[in-house]
Amino acid sequence: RIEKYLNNVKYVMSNIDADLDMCPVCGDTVSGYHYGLLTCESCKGFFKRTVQNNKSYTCSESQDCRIDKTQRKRCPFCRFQKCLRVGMRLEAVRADRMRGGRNRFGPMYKRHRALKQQKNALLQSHGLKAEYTPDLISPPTRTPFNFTNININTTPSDTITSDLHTQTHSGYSFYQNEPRHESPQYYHVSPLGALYSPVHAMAVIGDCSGIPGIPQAQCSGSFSAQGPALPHLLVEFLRCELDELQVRSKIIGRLEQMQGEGGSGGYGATHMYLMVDQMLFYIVEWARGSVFFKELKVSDQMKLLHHCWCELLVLDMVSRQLQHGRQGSLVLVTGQEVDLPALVSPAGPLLRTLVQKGQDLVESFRKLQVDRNEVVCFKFLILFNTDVKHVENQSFVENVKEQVHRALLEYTLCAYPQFLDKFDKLLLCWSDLCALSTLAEEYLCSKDICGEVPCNNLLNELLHAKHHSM
DNA sequence: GTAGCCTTGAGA
DNA sequence: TCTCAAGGCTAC
Repeated sequence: RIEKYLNNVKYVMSNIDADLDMCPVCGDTVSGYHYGLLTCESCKGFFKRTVQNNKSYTCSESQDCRIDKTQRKRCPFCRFQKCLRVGMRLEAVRADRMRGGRNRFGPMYKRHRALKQQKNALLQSHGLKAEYTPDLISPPTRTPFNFTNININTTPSDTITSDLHTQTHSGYSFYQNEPRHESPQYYHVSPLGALYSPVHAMAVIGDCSGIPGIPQAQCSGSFSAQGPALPHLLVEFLRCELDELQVRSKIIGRLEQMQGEGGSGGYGATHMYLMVDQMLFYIVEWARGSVFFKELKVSDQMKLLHHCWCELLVLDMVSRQLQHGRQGSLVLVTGQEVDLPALVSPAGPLLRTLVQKGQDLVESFRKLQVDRNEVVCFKFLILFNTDVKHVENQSFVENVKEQVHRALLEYTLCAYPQFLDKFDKLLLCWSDLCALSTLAEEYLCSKDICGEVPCNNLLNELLHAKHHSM
């Protein structure tokens, strides 16, 4: 009886939880999970009718009509586009119209519920209110959405998918790699099906991907323009950031000065090492002025910096490529762009690997839509590394690391509710970053041993400090 | 055509 | 047995 009572409570709570949500399409009350995400009853019905009957709509305006509860009937074209954009799944509409039962979204819904509860508990524990501003997610872009301008990397299973208006009853099983006869239910699939396939769409709530540089935070979820701001700690971290343009102009000035002094001519390897040295100078300056870090004893500060300078350097490079970089080129702190093939072709195997792995990491970051706030958290996670030995105030470092973890988790859950596992994936990226940093340090050490790294500078000192401590 | 309520049925 | 996300029905 107790178990039944608890189950009832759980059921009622989950309904209350759903009731508190608003449909990401029109803002009406959510009635449950429908076709991949929490929506209202009317959008569920609308989506079903559209897909089942191969409806084709046109928009009399400019294909960016506002869709809310009162106006959702006005433009079915824009309503359907919004359904797709927020993540409703064409594949979840059954081509065989079989009733009842379950589909493979079940575990996803379950996982989403659990994470939602976790998120709410986390927000409550931080005194934040989980609020939802549904129509802020629409439209994420003014670009008209159509079937032809989507560039998808097709997978083998996509090759038999088809256009919604021609072959929606292709009979292709949603259960990938299963022949039709093995599955009791068949699903509508179109090229969009691939776009919203489990591979691409962790989306169970609104999607603001596609707006470069603008996180979901500014579109929907718990952090709205008016709602609770970023986690307090993150705001503190952002305050510690150095002004990028100022740093750039100072570094350019310093390099020009050194060039004038005859220290380095042109833009060869020496120039690069001097630039790295300058980057390190500002990394140290950032750390020394940063919250928490400045509270540590200088000896502890040095130990932490000696351990992580290269990771911070790599993160700085990667985040710059993320922000300004283009395919096939490397953007330097000075704003100059270096052609990667030209850089790599005369290079040795170590530098080639380094460049390749760097590009891979940038790509991973890009795919994950890593934003500036997450990079800032990363910097503190790197700085407060609990693996560093002989730190006097170890408990302080551990405590800060834990706080940064929490802030990052809180931020990703609230700013990117459609990427519920973003935090985990960020941590995986972090380990890739550490591996890349090890490689970079190895490269710099080899160059230092060859005498290519200019002496008496910070880069030199940090390279030596690491060696001496080992 | 819309949307609220009903029925169904696989899976927990 | 219960749950809940599918499809169905029907008043509007």
